[in-house]
Amino acid sequence: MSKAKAGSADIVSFTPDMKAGTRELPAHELIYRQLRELILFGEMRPGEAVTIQGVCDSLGAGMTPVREAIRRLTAEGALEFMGNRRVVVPELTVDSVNELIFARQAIEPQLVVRATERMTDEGLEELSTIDAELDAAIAAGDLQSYLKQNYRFHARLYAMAEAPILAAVADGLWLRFGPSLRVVCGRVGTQNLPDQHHEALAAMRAGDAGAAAKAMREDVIQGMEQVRRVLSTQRSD
Amino acid sequence: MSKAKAGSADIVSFTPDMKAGTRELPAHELIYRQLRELILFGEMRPGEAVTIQGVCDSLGAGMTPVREAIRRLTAEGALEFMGNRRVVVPELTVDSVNELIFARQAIEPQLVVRATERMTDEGLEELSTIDAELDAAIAAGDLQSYLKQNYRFHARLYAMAEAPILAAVADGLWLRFGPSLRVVCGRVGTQNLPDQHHEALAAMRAGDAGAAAKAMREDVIQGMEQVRRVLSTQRSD
DNA sequence: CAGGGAATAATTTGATCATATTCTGCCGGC
DNA sequence: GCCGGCAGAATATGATCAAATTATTCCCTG
Repeated sequence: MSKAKAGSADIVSFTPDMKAGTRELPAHELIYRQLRELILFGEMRPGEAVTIQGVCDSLGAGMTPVREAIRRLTAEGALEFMGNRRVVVPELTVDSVNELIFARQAIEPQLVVRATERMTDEGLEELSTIDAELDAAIAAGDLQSYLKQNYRFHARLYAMAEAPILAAVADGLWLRFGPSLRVVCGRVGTQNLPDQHHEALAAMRAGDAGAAAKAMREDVIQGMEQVRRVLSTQRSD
Repeated sequence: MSKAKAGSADIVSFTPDMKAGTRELPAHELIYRQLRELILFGEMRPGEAVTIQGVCDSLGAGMTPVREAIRRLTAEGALEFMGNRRVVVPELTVDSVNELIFARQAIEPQLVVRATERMTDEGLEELSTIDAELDAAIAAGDLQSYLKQNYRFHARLYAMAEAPILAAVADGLWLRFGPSLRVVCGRVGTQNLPDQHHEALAAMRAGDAGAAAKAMREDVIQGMEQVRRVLSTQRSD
């Protein structure tokens, strides 16, 4: 059975001590998360082509895990499968934004209602912490941090709703507009961003699920409207 | 910037017959579709374990395409990744059904509204044809055909809405309850299944988007309520 | 004689497979 | 009853083949 496959058989002996602790997550999972973050926080521009071998090089990974990660991201809508075998970061159109507005305002308030019903003191504290960091990012004009904290705020809220399917849907929607958020925010400036998080937090603290849902709905709509506004003034070059 | 060197469908002066006609899809795409159908129409039971090598054997494919297909389906929620590297067809819980009810009744009426606004005569005819086959399947008690035609009806409708994101979300939801539909229908019998498709078709024919949406909403709710009823009486596990 | 278009050649990239390696769960021996 | 080997399955790599895009060159036309 053993082949006379000459060559690369000896590089394998490079095993420091990975056996002990670092072996927690499979490689494709790590690649997936890294790529997801890159996409979500706008480090890959909309329209940019994503090649398998390019990712292999830049992340220093094998081909199979990268393939799986890309496949997974395309299934989630974070990447788009353009015709032949070209994969790109999707560019938002006005139509897409309209769909996203509808879907988000339909789903997310419900998640907030459920999260409010299940809210704990620790949860409130965690959300407040994130929101404080978000405010700090806005004050500092730190776009990168703003995007991350804003996402974290919503993601934590989804998780607290204990509705895995709805949370997955909402999360998937986020992946679709994440890449363009950076472009939009860069154009609008962090100062003018909507932030209904304080209202939502106050309502959740008071246990008023309806008010929390309303605040979140407005946060969503305002944010997405801003995206739509930028997109519709930005003629395709 | 120019979006297309794409297209130009027919520069086939050389390679006359092979290239133009049979568009050979990549293997992983084929595997994905086959697996998706198997899951969607209940040919894999909820709770059943899906092993890579098992799929390799049963579909006679290599390992890499199967891996990608499975990864994609897990990303869509059609398969579930259970802790260890075990992948199973998810079993619906009452909580999941409640989430699905909410999500579907939030999304699908909007798709129907959009489809109605864009409806053409050919579209109406196509939907009527599918619905007739659906009725025939119900009359014949052909569960397999019922499931397929029912899905086709909805899927075609989604496509006509020209809302790719909403359609993708709705399609993803369908994948989550598809496997359990067969179990439920097997228990309830095809006769008692809800069918608001006639009302929806009539409303679409009349161009009454609101009425069409209402009919679809009732179809969705009735169907999912039936699933919930069966699940909540089925305590045996 | 020069410029443009098309066909071909070459490089780049994607798809698939065979194979090695690791991990998990199980079974038998002590 | 516990520990260690064994088998099966999944992860991951590299090689290899096919397809496509790009670039170059040649020929035709103005």
